[in-house]
Amino acid sequence: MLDDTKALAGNMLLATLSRADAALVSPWLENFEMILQKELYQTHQSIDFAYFPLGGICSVIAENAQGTRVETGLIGREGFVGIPIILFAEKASSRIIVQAPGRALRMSSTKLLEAIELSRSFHKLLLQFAHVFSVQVTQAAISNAHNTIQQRVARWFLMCQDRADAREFPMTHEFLSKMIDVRRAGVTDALASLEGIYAIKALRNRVIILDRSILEEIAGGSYSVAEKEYARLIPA
Amino acid sequence: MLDDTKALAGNMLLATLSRADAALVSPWLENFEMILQKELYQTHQSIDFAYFPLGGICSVIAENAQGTRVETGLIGREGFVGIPIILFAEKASSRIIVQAPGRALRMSSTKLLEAIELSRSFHKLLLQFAHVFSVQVTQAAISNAHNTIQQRVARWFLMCQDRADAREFPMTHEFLSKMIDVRRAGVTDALASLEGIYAIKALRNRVIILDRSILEEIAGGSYSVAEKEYARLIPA
DNA sequence: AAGGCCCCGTGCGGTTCCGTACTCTTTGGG
DNA sequence: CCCAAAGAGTACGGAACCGCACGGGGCCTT
Repeated sequence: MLDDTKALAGNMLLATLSRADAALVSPWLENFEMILQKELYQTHQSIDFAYFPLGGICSVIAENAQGTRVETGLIGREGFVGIPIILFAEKASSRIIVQAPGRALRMSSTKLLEAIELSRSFHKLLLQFAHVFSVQVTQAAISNAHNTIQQRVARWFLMCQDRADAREFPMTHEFLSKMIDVRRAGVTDALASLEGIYAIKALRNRVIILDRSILEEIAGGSYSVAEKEYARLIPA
Repeated sequence: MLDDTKALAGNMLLATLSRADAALVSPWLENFEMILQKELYQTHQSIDFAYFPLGGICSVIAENAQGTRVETGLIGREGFVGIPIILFAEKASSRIIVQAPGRALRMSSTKLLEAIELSRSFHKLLLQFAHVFSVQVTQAAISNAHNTIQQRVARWFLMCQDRADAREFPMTHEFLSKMIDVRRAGVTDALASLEGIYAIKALRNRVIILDRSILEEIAGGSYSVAEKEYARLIPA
């Protein structure tokens, strides 16, 4: 339970709420520590909570019937984790893990359903984010079909940095290779090549972004589409 | 305007409506002929109508900032075209073209927005379909990242046949190559190989599905996930 | 009947990425 | 301080696709 409405401002969706909506959801939100590697949702499992990150990054990882996994999106404090709830899907269709730790506000699924029942404006806001996220997944689909590993890595770094609010963040080659579903050695090569043109600095367990503009150039057209859609729909 | 509510039964979403919801939307629906190649939505353009197909197939084609295009999903009479409307996104994020002609019922965006305002159960149904479609896009993203052309073609045939209600449907190699964003010759090879194991018969301008079970085996795990999600959420 | 256009089969060199696997470095725990 | 484990660089043969290109065959129009 949160009596201090100012805490809402840490999440960019909650920050846009009207006074009435803020008063509605505030009592139902509680603090939650998103610990690294924590699995927020499991595929096909029922969903207990929605999470509104105040920091950190969540990886949305899809799985097919054979267990092949690919990351389809990232969610940070610009959004929320729990889209299937507001689409009345009841169960998670993707795995969601904490990729970078941080704090979040969370609300039980039942309270969230109650909230969107009581406030159409709140429901609308969350649905608009669901739309933006679907654009993100769509762009991932294009990128996976058409881009090289180097391009996909560049896109991933850009999206990651947008949510990390830092030039540097932790990451292993092994982890990234699982996210984009390629060989670990493929990631090593791509990183070495990006480092060669001074776009990044690759260190053990972490990466430093040196030049975003180079990354944007390399990423091709699959970065920025979802970002523009967010800017169009969600007030700053 | 449709006075005959029986026409609703041709679309599997409308068919599930309660008496009250059917009475609500019926007056706002009108007949529409989906002509081959017709562009229902254009990327970034505002949306005038939602379409509830009674037959035929619509291709959802995403585009990135550089104009690279990939098909991310198919919609037939099991669903509807107009997800961005009910997510309050106002504009189309993908191009949608009629891949196989058929009839549809359509409703203006403003009327649809009014309808979901008046009936929560109607909104819920459409949102559930939006969820299923997002699963479809997600599975496309996995398939694009991980599967061979042959596997992706097999998946496409299965999804196409589900909506075509026929063993045979028209298609050129060129068209399919643009849908999955590969070389035209790559499609030719994949088809020849699928024909060699008697899964399909490839003819000029059309294909005949001979053995679905072979296709399902080849498609890997990316077919059936969205289909199961549909069956779980939308009553038959 | 002829000409032209679309559809499709085929070929070739080149690139990307895969599977596998070995080595070396760095790090944290006993 | 040493050792096991994890992270990261490197290598190699093979598979999948690419871009490009040529040619043959079916189909429609004039």
